[in-house]
Amino acid sequence: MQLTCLVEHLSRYSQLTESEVDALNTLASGTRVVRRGSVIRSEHATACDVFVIQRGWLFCSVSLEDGRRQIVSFHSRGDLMGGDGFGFARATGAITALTDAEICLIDRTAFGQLFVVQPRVAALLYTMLQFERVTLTDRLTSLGRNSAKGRVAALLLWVAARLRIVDGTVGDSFTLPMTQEEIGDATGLTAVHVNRTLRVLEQQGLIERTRSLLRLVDPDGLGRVANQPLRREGVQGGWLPPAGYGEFRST
Amino acid sequence: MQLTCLVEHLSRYSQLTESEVDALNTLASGTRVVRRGSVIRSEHATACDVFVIQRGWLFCSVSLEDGRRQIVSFHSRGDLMGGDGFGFARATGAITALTDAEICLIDRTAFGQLFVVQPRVAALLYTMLQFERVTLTDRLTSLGRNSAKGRVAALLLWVAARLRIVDGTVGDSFTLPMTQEEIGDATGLTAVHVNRTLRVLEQQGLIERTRSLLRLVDPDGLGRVANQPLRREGVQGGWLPPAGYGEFRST
DNA sequence: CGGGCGATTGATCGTCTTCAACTTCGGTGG
DNA sequence: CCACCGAAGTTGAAGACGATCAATCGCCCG
Repeated sequence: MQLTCLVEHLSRYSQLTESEVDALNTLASGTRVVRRGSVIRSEHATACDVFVIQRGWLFCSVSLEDGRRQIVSFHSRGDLMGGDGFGFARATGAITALTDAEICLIDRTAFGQLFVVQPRVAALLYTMLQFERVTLTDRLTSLGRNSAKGRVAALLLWVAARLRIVDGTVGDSFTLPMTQEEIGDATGLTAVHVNRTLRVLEQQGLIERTRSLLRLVDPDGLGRVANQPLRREGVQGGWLPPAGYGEFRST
Repeated sequence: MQLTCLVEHLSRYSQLTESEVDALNTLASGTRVVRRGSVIRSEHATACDVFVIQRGWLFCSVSLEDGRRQIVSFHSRGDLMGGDGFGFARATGAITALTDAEICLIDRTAFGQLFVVQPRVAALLYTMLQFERVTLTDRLTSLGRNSAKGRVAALLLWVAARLRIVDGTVGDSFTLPMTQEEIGDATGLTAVHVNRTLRVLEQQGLIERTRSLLRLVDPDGLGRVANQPLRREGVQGGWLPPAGYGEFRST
């Protein structure tokens, strides 16, 4: 079975050897298609497979007693999800399909074996998790210190950047995969206020909206409003162990 | 050289073999003592060692153009810091000493080799990073959906829990390691409002303050205000690779 | 054509910020 | 030993920003 979505993702950061690709492919244990809105893993599920997104968008959210929720992260092609299951008996949040999507399930034990067989890939996965952690710190900063305008602008820019990683041809116009309510749940605002904020951004000539299409008219200005640090991800030399160990060991 | 702080920390989650402990000890490349307020790594440093906290508290923060800042995380004994250096050429935030502290420096290359030599330890480190990620999502939820009261209560409870992990004898009374301004920077509030919020919590009989000592009078009530999910960390069986591989391989 | 979800708009209210002054505490030097 | 100093904590008043409640519109889909 193939696990092209993960192979493709890791390859962005370091060229993989043939044996590393083979090892990654052995992880796949099936695929699953999900419809927009369907809950892939409920918030207090007691066990769940790890999986990689093949196509579409998912989000991870936490619910409060009063019914409100916080969307903690959005994910798309190549993202590894469900990793909290390694360290918690219960899920730490719900995983829901933001759009129709397809996921590749991963065998948990095989994932553990990967650390033995392909230490360099394990180190890459560790680095990917660092990326995710930093994304969270940036969103935390946005929620803690930014106005509504800044928070929404940061989210729009983040989505654009994420779309471009998967598909290099994406320009400044694209369809936002989330509703205004979902933007609100992610930015800690109400749907009503997200609406007003988008309007303000539009009136200031920063964005344009036609139907469901969004255009970033002035990305730089938007960036100034978003107040987010620019980060350039890239595995740093001098820490990844050398490739090739996997050749000599069997699972 | 010894790296007891990290060994002790990992041992909380899984018994380490002798060879695993040895491998961890080879990571240490020196210690450093820092005074309260000193910046261990500036925000845009271009390279920095990884290190483990031996004693005291540190925090990680991001600054905005206008001079305000967001404290992204607090750390104490056993925490591995500087891991963003694996995936970013520039630091993703400043690391500052909250109290006088002592840190153990770790050799970067040796850390990478650890993935080869001790895959099970690498998997443990991966799990620790998952813990850290989940801590961030919980703080994100707190900032996004909680009132000032809830945010401050959550922080107080988190500090208490963290103190107890390191020192099991800590009860409901302890000295808060951070100032009200620092609490504000962490919760996305102003120092002024943190002050009023603490007063409210006190008037409602949830906490007591005498000098710099804080007492959690009603931890359950505080928990209800904090609105945070209870999480029980613990490495899940069935994913860690077996111990012992390190015996047969040299660095 | 009807139903429903998502988007939109207005009015009012509450929370938190801002600015400014003042106090308390711990430390340091005369 | 006391005077002074700076950092942290405390308090008040006014105002901004976003929440809340409620109503309406528009569009997609069955």
